[in-house]
Amino acid sequence: MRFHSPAIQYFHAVRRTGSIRAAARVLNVASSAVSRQILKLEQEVGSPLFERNARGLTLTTVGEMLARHVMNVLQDLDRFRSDVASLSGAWHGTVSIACIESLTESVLPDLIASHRGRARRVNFATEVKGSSDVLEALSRGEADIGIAIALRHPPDLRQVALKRFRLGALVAREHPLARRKTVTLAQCLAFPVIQALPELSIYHLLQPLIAQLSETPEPAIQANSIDLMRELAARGVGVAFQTQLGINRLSRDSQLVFLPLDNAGSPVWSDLGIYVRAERTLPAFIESFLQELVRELGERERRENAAYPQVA
Amino acid sequence: MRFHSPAIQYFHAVRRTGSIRAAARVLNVASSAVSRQILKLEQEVGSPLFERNARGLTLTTVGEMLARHVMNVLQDLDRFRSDVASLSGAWHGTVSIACIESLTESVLPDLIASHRGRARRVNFATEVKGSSDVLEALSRGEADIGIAIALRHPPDLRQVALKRFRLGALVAREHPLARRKTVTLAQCLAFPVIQALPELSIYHLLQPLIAQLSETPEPAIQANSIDLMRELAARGVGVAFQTQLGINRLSRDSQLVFLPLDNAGSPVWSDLGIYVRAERTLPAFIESFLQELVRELGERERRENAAYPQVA
DNA sequence: ACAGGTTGATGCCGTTTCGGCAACAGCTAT
DNA sequence: ATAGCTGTTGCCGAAACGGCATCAACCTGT
Repeated sequence: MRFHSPAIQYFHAVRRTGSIRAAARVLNVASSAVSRQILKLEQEVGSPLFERNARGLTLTTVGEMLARHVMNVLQDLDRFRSDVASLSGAWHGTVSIACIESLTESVLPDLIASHRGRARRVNFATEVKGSSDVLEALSRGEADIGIAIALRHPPDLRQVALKRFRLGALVAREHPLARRKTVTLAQCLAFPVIQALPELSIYHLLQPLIAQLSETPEPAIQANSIDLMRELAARGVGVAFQTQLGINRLSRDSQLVFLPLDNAGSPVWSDLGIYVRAERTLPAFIESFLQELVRELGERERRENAAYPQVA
Repeated sequence: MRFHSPAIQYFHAVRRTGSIRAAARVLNVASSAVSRQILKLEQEVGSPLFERNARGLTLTTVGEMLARHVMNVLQDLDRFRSDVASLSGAWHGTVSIACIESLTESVLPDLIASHRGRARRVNFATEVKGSSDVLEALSRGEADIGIAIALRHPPDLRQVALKRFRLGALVAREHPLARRKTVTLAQCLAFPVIQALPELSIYHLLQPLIAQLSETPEPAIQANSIDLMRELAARGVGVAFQTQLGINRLSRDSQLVFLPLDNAGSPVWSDLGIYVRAERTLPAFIESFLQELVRELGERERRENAAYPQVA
């Protein structure tokens, strides 16, 4: 089913690979064919689309505009194909998800397992990244759905939902803080803490608050893995910080205790955003999963914030 | 600048004209070429796109899906072209507007004149239709912006804004009702009324209210032109009904008086919606005008509803 | 019922476009 | 300097496209 001019597809491949010869290898055609199609495109647009560096090609401003158009075309073609297929009763395809680590413990595996129980021919491709990388992958068309900390997002992305979860401290059951209902940052800093590295969004959430305090935290352990931080906390090494997302199940049968964090009497929130490309209509089977994801995250938000009601 | 496969463009022309030969005439090619491209498309999709009637072609379900995709592609291509052009400082193009008659007296001419004062190379194509025809023209890609009575709109359209204007009675200055501040429907029906025909949205707004009344209105005059109704009312022929939109200026130096309508103590609203195709990103120069349109309508809504404050 | 006008589809053929091969110039890193 | 990469360009065969004439099927008006 090849509707569109080869120029479109070749351009797309060149943009992704950053090289004409590499694109030709991917496309199983001669590099000369790719080169000519690009030249033809540039002639028709009336402006160069790539800057020819010695080591490959980089998009020009006009090239980026065309890249946006081509991505819109190809993604909408995918949707059309999926629509036609589902007309024949074939509900299948691959949902590509880019998300931050917080989701991997419980939310995402639960949802995917449940969804595949009902729609066995829908496949999933997941990739865990930092928040900004999630948004970039989405912009580049390398993922269908992105879940990231809700900071400013580029205008080519659409925030489908915004859910806020309470940030808290994670300590071992035997930890002196474990008997409290809530903790303040200052109380935590009296003990060894497991600091998140700047790659993790937790760093950017806590850093401003720490800066407000007079005392500097005792440098204990730094890590860039939420999983590792959790396991360290369970072993009593120190106090870790993260959202409650996905701790529910773990804290029951493990050594971990989650303590909601209070700062100046009010909770510390971590805002989670669900994103898709703005200029795109999702295939039905992706849209369906997206709705479930939004619903489930909303459910968790409600449940977890009810478990730890806000202090007045 | 012809990026896309001829099949795409031919299909689009055939869909619009409803005939292969007519499409060929428009495209300045032989009908055989068009026929073959359509057949090729159908072979690649694996399903017929048109039903061959003796008098032309009609889209099948799959054909409509492809039509949606093709429209997305071509409209996005337009946007890309416009983006590239405005990069060279050339801010031009044509804004195609489909709207109902209420806007023609003041809102639309004012806005277009003002906009062209600032951007002289932006052209306009306006078409006045009934509400449902406005939405249809938009769905078919024959207009960029649609303004219609806000009823249920098809899912392929997006309601950019919703503004409500008060419905009222229009009478000549010498009319017995002219001295009142507001009127009820029952009071109006005591006089000869100028009834809107079902093609006008006013009919559908008033009919349910009239049905609630015990008395049936005295059949006086029926019309399907807002302009005509207004002129008739000015000549004292009867009571006309319409929104205040565009009466402001007229009522000053003419024989017309606008009386807000009250029904069971509450105003009667006419909801005006501004629509665009949902699966589309507008060219910058259209988006710019759209924002002005929304702002201006919001301004009028505020001003007019302030002039006739709601009765308690 | 019949003729005249439609409609879309097809076979034939010249033109255009596309793609593969090989060679080229330019650059980088070893 | 050599080796390896880049994108570009002639040359040529293959595939796709478009135009012309023709065909069968259908509607319409007489």
